[in-house]
Amino acid sequence: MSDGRPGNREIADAFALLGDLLALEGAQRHRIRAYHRGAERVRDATASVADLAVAGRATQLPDIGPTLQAKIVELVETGSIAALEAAKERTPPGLVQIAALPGVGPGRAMALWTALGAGDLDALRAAAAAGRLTDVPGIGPKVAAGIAEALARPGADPGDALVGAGIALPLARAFAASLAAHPDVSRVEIAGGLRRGKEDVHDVDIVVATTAPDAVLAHVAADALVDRVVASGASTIAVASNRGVRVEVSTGPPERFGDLLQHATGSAAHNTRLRERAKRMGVSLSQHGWRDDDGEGGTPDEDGVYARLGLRTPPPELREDRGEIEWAASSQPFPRLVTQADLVGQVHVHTTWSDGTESIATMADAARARGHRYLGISDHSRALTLTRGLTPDRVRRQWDEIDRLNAGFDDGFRLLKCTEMDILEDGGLDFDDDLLEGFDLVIASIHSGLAQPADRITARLLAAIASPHVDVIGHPTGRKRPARAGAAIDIDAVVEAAAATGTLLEVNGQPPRQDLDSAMARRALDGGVRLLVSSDAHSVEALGYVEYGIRIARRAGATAADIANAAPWPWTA
DNA sequence: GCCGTTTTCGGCCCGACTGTTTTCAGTCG
Repeated sequence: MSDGRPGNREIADAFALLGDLLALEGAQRHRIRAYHRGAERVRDATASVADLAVAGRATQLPDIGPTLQAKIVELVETGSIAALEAAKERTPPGLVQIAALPGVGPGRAMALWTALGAGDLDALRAAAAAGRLTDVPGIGPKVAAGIAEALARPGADPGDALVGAGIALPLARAFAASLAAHPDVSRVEIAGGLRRGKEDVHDVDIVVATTAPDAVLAHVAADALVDRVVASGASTIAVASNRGVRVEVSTGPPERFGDLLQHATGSAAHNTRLRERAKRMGVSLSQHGWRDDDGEGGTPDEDGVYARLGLRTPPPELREDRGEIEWAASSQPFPRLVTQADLVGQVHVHTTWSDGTESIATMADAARARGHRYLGISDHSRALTLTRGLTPDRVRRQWDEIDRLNAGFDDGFRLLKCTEMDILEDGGLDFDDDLLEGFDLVIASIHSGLAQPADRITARLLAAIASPHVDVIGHPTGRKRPARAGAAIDIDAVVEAAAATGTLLEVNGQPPRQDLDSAMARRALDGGVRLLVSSDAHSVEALGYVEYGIRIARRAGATAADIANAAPWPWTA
């Protein structure tokens, strides 16, 4: 990160806002999209786009042309973008929040402004309380009620609630199982963001192959998991589940299931690129199949959709319009992303020695039953008294128990002496070097002082990485949702240091953590850092949380070679 | 505003659904 220049997020936010304001003004929609695409491209970039722009090289990024580059340079040199400031003068920026309300949008937001003078959420709230919303042309009682409801909800992002994969995925599987049991259903797949491995999603998308959509949709509406029907049509239904999560089920004929699955998997940006490419080839593409001058058709399997366009099928986790379509068109095959089956063992689990619920022997049996060849026992260290963290004395007694148990395994399975050692508030380590020497593997994690400023947290991580005894940084940002957002650590500095020392960064699969997330994990891999995929299990069942870690690793583009515990023990550096 | 199997201009993905209309605009994904 360079000296005081605007960061990628600041640039992206500016372009996104300018796009939103232009949309309110009714500007040409392709111009609006150009700003929004540019914003996303900058947001995704790993290098400083401000630096690139000053060097005249930002236009090498897709979607960044001379105009956007000039505006980035202007932001660097003057601290603002004149076109954005002018747009803010013409159109109240508060309208952007109004346009983001569910069922509103740029058109209705502008109508509310011109008819009622409601330029921000507070003004809109007053107008709603006065019953004036239906005075606006194009707004009837239903839309007015929807707006009033959204305004009454507490929280800053009405209608934009995210749900973690730890909740959404089991729910999706329950719906999918119920659908699979229906006699008129021949295939069911979970699609959408969940299929793409996202750690948080807005809703659950499920696609179904059937020749009797009416019966299937009625079955969904009557499901015990359903609270109410939100929307329904001839081929799709959207329901609110009793967990509060929106679930959307789309149906299509079996012979065109591939088209439906591809469409519903997305992402929206990926699909748009794909259809633009198709159109250049003279093919119109939709969830129903393809159409060209000679006729129309469809494909039962997703591969057929891509093959028709001369493309390899990208792994769903990579379908985010980050260059995967160009990759799919090249001679270079996609990597084989890591799977759960690649994991040879786990090294971050807890037992009754600290705050786990099972003995070492029970966890070992469960790990062997999962096919693991090793299990690292990593109970907490002494500073974490709340979890009965181990003193050096208890550590040595735990080692004795591990030695005894290891002597009893006749199949080559091995328990490893590990620790999840606290990084103290001053950046010091909770155990002395001579004790650390005796562990097979040391995970260093932050559990206290999480309210410190991000640069202090980052400094503590860097201090731990610098220790020759620390092998892994555990759950690097410390997030544990919904209670705690992660620290805004300087991930670039952490990655650089970890790469220099060969320290691993953990992808903690425990659903409230999912830490690192996929964006940071991608940066780690780009920076030459390998990852540890963990369950952080405190019980037998929780060993399965590695699944969520694997999802994140895949979304980051990781192969088995990038994952430390996809290799047998002992690991080679 | 960006970009190229349409290559420096003329295009720019596609459809479902809802509510407000009275044939369609707006929103959403």
